[in-house]
Amino acid sequence: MGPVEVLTPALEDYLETVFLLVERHKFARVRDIAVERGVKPGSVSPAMKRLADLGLVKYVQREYVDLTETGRVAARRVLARHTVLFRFFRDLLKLPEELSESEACAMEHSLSSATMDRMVSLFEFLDACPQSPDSLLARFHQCPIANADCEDCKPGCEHEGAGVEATNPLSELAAGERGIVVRIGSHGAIRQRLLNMGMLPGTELTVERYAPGGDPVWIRLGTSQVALRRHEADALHVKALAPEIA
Amino acid sequence: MGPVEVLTPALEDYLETVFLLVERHKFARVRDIAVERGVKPGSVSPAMKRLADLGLVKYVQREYVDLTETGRVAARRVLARHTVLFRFFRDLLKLPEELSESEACAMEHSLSSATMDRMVSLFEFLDACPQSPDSLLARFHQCPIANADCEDCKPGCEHEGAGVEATNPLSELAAGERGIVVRIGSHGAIRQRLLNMGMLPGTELTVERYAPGGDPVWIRLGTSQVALRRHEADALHVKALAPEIA
DNA sequence: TTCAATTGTAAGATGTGTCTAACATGGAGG
DNA sequence: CCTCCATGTTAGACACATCTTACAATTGAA
Ligand SMILES: [Mn+2]
Ligand SMILES: [Mn+2]
Ligand SMILES: [Mn+2]
Ligand SMILES: [Mn+2]
Repeated sequence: MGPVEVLTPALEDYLETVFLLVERHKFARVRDIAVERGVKPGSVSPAMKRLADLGLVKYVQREYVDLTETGRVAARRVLARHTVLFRFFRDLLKLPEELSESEACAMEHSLSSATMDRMVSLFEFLDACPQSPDSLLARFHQCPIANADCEDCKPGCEHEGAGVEATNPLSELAAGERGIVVRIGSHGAIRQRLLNMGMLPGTELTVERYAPGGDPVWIRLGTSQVALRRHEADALHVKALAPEIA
Repeated sequence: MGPVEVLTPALEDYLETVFLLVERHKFARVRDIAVERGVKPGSVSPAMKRLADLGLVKYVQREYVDLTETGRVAARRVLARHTVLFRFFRDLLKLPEELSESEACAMEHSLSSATMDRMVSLFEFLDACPQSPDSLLARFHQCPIANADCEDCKPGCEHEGAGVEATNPLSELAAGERGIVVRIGSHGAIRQRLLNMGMLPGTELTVERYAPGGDPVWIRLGTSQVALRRHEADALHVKALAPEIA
């Protein structure tokens, strides 16, 4: 097909950069755009030419770049998406500023209107809901289950003994038994590894067999099999399920 | 630089597809991969060749494609990211299944380990926290503030009169006054438009001036200016701020 | 066994986004 | 007036991801 599409991610980023530069100074120069985007000036010229062809910027070669009205609208949309994601990462998930920035800027290009809408609704709800008065997020941010540092005693969260009722470490399941992942009681590398293998809360698994001594234990996830070390299997909190009715 | 990089998004998607096909049948064929990815077979061959060069798949031309052990690990990682995002969109934000799928598959490629980790923590917290026993999400999903349908009466949420104390529609601000966006009391197209202009909760703005009759009202956001129609300005709930100390 | 349909590969083209290196332009200083 | 330097532009190269179209291999019916 022809170029029926919207802007490419790269062009959206250029547009965003131009918008911010025009806000800061009164115009944007090729040099500054290049610096801002971490790219060589030779890459910027043709990009500006394409944006100009699309009617989004006014590009006077060798002089300056400015946004058209259409361009300003498009840029604001990109920036709004960027901002929603950034706040979600930084303020809700409490990720570092830098990471939040870069990840927002990578994802903004595929964020649909509907999704942005719902994310904003979530913010509005968390702000407004009187039944979790300013505390829900605080509780999340202090919850020992959800935070690596301070393994035990954060005030304001009493999970221990509450949701943990039916939960065992995976290694308490016998060979052949099934379970559903409830949470990963571990942080850092072990957690990473478990998550990357697909051990997400809600995932169903079957214990295939234990090696003698119980150290490697083989787990079936769907049709494929993975091997867990003992300390990984201990970190994995599961709820036992009735045996499979195959 | 050389190819120090990780997999490109397209290759990750191919890998994911191969993984799923191998799970379903016992192997993957070029044809099926092409169908699954919505791409022509002629595009698949070279991609498989590249994955084979990277040691991620075993590719016997004209016969079948299978994953190597390294490939399986990489594929599971992609899939785990996909799944976390998918559940966030579908189960937490309550977006339609289809949208959740496609958006997850677009974003998975730039989801960092740290971010996935924190998203899973959020799930774990919401599941486990005894102080919001299974009800926080339910409250979000029923909250009239956060939902278009049923504008008024959802039981279990009493926002009216609670967080709304210091909030006015934007159109009650006089020219020159400043405010901070608290929420957008509107749904559908109007909301979309306001969000796309950058009117997110927390955004600071200044009322520049009203047209005679008050219909278009000009708002300053940072250094740039936008015009709002009356019904848009009415939908925008703001908290008045002290006048700017410029 | 023979041959048509199915499946896959090769080669060439297009578009995007980047780089580098060579070249152009326009002051500011001499 | 001339020359240098900062800034920009061009052109050529490369990598990726896709498409088409032409050709090859396999398979399963007739
Ligand atoms: Mn971006
Ligand atoms: Mn951005
Ligand atoms: Mn994907
Ligand atoms: Mn995916």
